[in-house]
Amino acid sequence: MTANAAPRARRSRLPEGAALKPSFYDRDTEIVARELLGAVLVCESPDGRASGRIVETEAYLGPHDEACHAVAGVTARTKWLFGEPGRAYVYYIYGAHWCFNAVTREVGHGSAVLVRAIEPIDGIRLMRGRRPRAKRDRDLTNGPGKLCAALAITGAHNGLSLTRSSLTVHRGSPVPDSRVLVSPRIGITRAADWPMRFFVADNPHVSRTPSSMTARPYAP
DNA sequence: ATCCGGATCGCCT
DNA sequence: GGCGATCCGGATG
Repeated sequence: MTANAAPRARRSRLPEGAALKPSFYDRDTEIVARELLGAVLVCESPDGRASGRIVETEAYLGPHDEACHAVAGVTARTKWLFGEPGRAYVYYIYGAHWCFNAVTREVGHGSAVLVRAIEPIDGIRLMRGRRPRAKRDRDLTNGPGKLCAALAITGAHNGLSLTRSSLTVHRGSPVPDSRVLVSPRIGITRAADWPMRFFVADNPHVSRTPSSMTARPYAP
């Protein structure tokens, strides 16, 4: 055995590139939602690292958007939604699930991007342990509550900097406009027809493909 | 593949 | 007191 035979268990692959800076998020929320497609969401926990490529997002524009939590104003729940761009807004819903958002625009605006689906990259074994009911790999992260469970994102991450914390977003490989589709948002009752959902065409990890009538190509 | 109901609880009215 | 930016399992076509 040689002197430095101790195996390095960690393959340090960094396919995700640099973490996105706050200035990335301090822009129109629809633009941020669209450009987050292809970015990589990473969550480090004591158990290890779990990450995935973002393939589906929704824009929530602020108090003038009736579907956005910002309609309630600044409350205990929405405190971080009205905070600095580039931080996490994590909320609890239906007494069961966490949902992860990236805050956009300037402080006090109350807008964010909901990440609805990712394509697993690292930590699939961890994800399986955290979501034992998932039958296929794609069921691990094809929904906003599912991906939070798979990455172990909880209210403990609320307000964390996505540039420098245990929960980060990195510039991945950009998705060309020709691969992006737009549709109404899912699961809401107000402003239900606004085309604010962005997803990668034909990607099997998207939460669900709406009836083809409701999705259109992305036209900047 | 699609539809439907139940679970479950923190937050706001 | 009522309502979700959801998930899951079971029934149905």
